[in-house]
Amino acid sequence: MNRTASEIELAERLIGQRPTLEDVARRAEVSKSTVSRVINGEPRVRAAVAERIREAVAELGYVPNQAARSLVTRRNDAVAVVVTEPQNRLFVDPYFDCLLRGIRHELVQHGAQPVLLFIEEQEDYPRVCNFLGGGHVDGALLFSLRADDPLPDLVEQMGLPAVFGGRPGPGSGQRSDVYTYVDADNRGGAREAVRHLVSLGRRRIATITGPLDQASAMDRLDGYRDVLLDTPPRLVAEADFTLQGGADAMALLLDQAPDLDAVFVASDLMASGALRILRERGRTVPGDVAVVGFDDLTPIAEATEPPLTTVRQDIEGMGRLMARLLCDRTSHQPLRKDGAHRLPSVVTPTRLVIRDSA
Amino acid sequence: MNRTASEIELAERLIGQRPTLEDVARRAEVSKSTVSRVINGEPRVRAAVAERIREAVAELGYVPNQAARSLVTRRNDAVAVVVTEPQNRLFVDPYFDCLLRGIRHELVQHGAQPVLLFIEEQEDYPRVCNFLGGGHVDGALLFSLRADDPLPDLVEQMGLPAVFGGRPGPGSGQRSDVYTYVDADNRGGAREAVRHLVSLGRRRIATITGPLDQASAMDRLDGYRDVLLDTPPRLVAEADFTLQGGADAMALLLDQAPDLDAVFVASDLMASGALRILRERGRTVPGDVAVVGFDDLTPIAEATEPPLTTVRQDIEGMGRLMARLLCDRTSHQPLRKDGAHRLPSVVTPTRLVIRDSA
DNA sequence: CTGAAAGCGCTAACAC
DNA sequence: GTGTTAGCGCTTTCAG
Repeated sequence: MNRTASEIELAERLIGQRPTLEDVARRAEVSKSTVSRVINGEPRVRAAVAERIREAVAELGYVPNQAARSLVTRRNDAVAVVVTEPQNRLFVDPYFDCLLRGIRHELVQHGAQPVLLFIEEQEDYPRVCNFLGGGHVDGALLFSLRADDPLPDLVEQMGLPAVFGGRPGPGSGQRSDVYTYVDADNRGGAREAVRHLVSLGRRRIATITGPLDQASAMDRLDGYRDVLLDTPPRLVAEADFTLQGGADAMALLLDQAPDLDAVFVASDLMASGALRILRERGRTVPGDVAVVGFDDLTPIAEATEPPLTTVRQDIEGMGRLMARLLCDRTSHQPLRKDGAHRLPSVVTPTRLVIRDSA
Repeated sequence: MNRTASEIELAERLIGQRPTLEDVARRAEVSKSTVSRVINGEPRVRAAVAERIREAVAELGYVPNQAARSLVTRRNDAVAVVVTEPQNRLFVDPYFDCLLRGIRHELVQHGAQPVLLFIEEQEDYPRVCNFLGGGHVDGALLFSLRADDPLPDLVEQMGLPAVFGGRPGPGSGQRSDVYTYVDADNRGGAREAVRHLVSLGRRRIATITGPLDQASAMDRLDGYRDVLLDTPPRLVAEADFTLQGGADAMALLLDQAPDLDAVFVASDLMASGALRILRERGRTVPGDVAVVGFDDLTPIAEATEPPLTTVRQDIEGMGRLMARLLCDRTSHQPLRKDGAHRLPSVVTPTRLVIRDSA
């Protein structure tokens, strides 16, 4: 005996459960397999039947249970984007906006849902790892890793396919070959920036770095030092990639080395902070002090006064690339712990964009 | 015959699969049930056995498969935070930073992993809905909904517990009682702001609104109108809650009504844009034009020149409250479609904070 | 205290 | 084309 639509719906209401494949099958008077086929877009189902099933799905408001599905398919068309960063930096830095735009664009093209996870404190690691390892996602994109971050190892150990944004690990680059990452040519870009300053006849070239436990920050400093051997420590100030940090560092540099005539700043956001201080202290740019940034985040670099000469890296493109690498890695085969499917890392070029600040 | 550790690990390497409960059980020479008990922290397991199991877990690098678990428990200790917003707004507005801080804080306290999802285009809805309905999360927190947003209905229809940030639906407030939401007293706050302006003796009070298809924007405009009946249209400019939008709207207002002597701006971010234009046009604040904002985002409101008089809403607290409401709703019972477990909505008070701009 | 067995909702051979 | 069957990895009665 077939139950009528209203009877079924009534029953559901009472039980308070979401409809399952079986409910849909019963309602459309077919088997679960056939429903499954329709849901997954397999072609060989009679049109009339398919239609009946689609109706049933709509009427019941059926949504497939991904947990059950992924239990058998080992896929769930979602990838995690993990950012290890105090949130307040994330939400104020257009860098991430750009990066995420690229990632999102590519991921949805592959039919994957991006899910964003934050790690802010030490206690977050176990929870996030459980999520990552729990089979919610097919892979992970990871960012802003500090030298001592446990995440790369944890993720690799779980066998979860991952691509890193920026070379993980300490600046010196050991271990790097173990992971797949996408990074800009930070060192080369920094060299170009500093050489430009030198070619302008600047002699006392200072630098504001990012947090030196991050590879990108270290690499940019290395590039600076490649050109300027034996830089006195008072020309180097470490900051934190924030606007305020850049401002503070600039103030410090001005105190330590009042005679500086140029500064290479490791990010545009910090550079805009530095410009503010220079202005406050009555130094003209580029007259008294030439300034070069890093990133070429157009909304910042073009809006500063004067517009910023900076090292361009294609952030959005890097995001897209990361996503593509990950999708390549996940869609191929069941992953193997031995890393046989590891993809090569990519270092993307940078380019000096000359505006008015240097 | 028991396989040795290295044999097992070797096998895993070859098969390339993550270890399961069964693997752990075999290694610890107990049954799956017992392992499960230890994993879930049930007390009645002999200490020695528990210890052996924990060792096996560690050695194998076992992480429970959440998909399998949630299939039976109907829980997965994760909740979605869904933001319907062009990303570039999100990542530049400290409002979300604040909100998410509150949410995060409360959620992790309840042992739930927050996962962030963005909706930027129409095409994102089906994918996000599948994720939400797919059993990845126990509930959802939803934001920035436009009047015609299909999400509230979709989510409600899936029977997924949800709490909304800001009253969903059109400004007039129909349907509102169907959903659980947390909102500030936008209308009351706006009234207070405008009354303050009036009490200062201002006569031509303009307003810059948010997108009027959002309830919060509409409510603030309603509050403005409550005090200033029959405002001429040229004193009202609609913007989009961005800094640039606020600036543009201010310019427009100055063109339309050069004699204005005050402006109530529906967000601090927009207010800071408006202040920039006023300065550029040579109007003093509060001398020529008094300005009141909305939000009291301290980093903005205190940094403007002059510091901003504004309507304070406890954004972080609202985030916390939303999370708490959701957790209350999910942790109680298996949810029922008929809404028997719906929790009441909450409207939190606002308060005028007087600084220098009015 | 511990184990055996029955599914959770779905897909994937394999029959028909 | 469509149905049947056997699990995916886990929790959870229910025995012992």
